[in-house]
Amino acid sequence: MSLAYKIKDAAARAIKELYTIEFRADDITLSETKPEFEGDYTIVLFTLVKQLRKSPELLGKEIGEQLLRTQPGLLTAYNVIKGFLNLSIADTCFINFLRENSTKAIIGDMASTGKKVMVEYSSPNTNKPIHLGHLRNNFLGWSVAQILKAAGNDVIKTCIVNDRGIHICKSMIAWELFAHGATPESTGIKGDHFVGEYYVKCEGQIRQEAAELSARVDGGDYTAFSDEDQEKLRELRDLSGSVTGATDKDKERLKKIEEDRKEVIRAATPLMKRAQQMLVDWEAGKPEVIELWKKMNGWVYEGFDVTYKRIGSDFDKMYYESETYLLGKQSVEEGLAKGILFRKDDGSVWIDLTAEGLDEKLVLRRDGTSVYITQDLGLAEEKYKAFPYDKSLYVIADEQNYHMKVLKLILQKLGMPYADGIIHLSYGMVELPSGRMKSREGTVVDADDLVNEMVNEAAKKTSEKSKVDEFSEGELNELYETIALGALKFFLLKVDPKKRMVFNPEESIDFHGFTGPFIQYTHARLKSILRKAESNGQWTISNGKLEPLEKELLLLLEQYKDMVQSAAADYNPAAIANYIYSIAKVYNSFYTVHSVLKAETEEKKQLRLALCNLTANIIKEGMSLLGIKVPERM
RNA sequence: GGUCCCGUAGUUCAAUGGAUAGAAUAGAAGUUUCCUAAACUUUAGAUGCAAGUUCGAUUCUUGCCGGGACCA
Repeated sequence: MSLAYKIKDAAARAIKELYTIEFRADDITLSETKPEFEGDYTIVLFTLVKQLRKSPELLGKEIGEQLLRTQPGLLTAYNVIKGFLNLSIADTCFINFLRENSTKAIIGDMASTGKKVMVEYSSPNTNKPIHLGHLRNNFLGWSVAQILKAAGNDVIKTCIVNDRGIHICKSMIAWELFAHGATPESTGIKGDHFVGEYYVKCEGQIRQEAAELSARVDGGDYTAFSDEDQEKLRELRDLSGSVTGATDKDKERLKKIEEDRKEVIRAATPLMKRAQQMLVDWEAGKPEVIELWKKMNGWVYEGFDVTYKRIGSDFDKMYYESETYLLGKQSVEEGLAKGILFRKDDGSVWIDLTAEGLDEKLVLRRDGTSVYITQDLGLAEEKYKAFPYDKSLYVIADEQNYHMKVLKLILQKLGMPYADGIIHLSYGMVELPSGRMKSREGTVVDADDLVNEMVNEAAKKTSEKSKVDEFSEGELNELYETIALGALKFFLLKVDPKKRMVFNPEESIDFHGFTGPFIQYTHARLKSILRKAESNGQWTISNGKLEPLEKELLLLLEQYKDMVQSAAADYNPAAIANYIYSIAKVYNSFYTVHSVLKAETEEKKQLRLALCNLTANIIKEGMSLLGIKVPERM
């Protein structure tokens, strides 16, 4: 039981005894005492004032006295200021905590919750390499899974690969047209980048063809279009002529018309038509198309493997859209039978979510083909069959909030037993100072490039500092990777997942202050002391008065398990990141004020060595929950 | 048109309805015969606006302003 909980529990019992009312530990508002006041933990009394009709000062005094009487081993003093009851914890409590944990390799040995949790994350497309946005997703997903594991859950990590569809066909078409048999091997380009380049080439070609078509349309030549499209284009032309463009609303309407027009023209370009035909051929299982598809996806996977390995992403089970895209139609049939879904006159199937404050949502097209939500219904079923979970997390950007809400609602309406366990771990997009990353404008920050850049930076910084002269080249390279990825992961994880964040390529690569390398450096310092102490890892810890900074550090360290629990409950790695940072910060202050190896007495040296060991262990373990390694020296 | 999210130091981020709103960075001034200065210390600087609920609001409610996402 944590100290914080012990205090809450004792306070609740004290209140029960004093005032003979029902009171639970969770009803106590407890916080750390602000540094300007005497004490360690503070009970906020205002909440009790109304209920008990006593002044906060009197309540504080009565509860404080009662607590001192009943908890002599836990508390040594109290004071009441305004409505706050400040409590001082006995040094021996911290020393006992240190004694019990200083030599453990693993601090977080939480009891099993017996709960099964599935975490789906990463979910790449096979037509482009991984970028900065994916990195936030990967780091978050991996870390949340790790935190949930640490909190005692049975966790399985999954990934759904978007390996089919029109975008893949674009890469394939472009490769056929422009590659002349080139391969990643023959060009020396990483597979995912290689395939991505052909996707870009295809888009470029389509744009060019669209521009030519557009010019012909402007000149009144509609011959490239089907009758239906011709009619639509003329309609759009008439529509735009009727809008003046004077007001903001009008401008928006014009923009929309222009987009619709572009879309019609794009779809009519020869290359787009070829891609569409290829998709049809793929679905029909045409052998040469399937073979090309397999070959190119294979290149992409080779590239992904390298990146995933480097950034530390891994999965227990992979799902491929090519295998799941036909699923879900059965769920639609069931929904129709149950009267939850309805069929419109044109044959398309919908669900009415207006009662839930949403719209009507299409779940099956009139030609009977799936939309995204259809396959997601099917995949949810598949996942539950494979791993009957209590909770299923989807780590997906917040632009999909609506989609995920609808998915959960439909499954709930269908009465699926797993529906309530579906949780959308929605995270904000990573933006650049100039705004959202756009592949069309070439502002996407590539993951491989970014990691390489950071490794170079880490190498530069390390050679300046140079505490690792005896390292071999291999050890050095490993250290650079550790520091670079530590900086990157910490940067992306320290922010509340729900919030959007800004990544400034120039400024965000920082190794000072609230960063991963700061914490790694602190760990290396700790380890340096422990090496020099040449101890056997066993220390004799005697009772005595703690220095304020020792106490402050122990107070934080003691909260470790509570922090993991609450980070798990909130699915929030940022809580761990902030917590570990505060430990490193306090430790560094302690480090400059007090010497460990040259402590005033042998007793203090022993205690401080144990404290160093515990601090190092918790930093290491906490950082491992974020997927960040900490070096022994740097 | 509808739904949802976000506005905190110059900048990037914190703050279960609780005390004088914390950090980092950029700025200013310092610390190294002593365990790793990627560190430490000092200093200056912020809750978009207006109401409401409350003993107490960055947090909850409403309106406005500004930014973003999604649905049709």
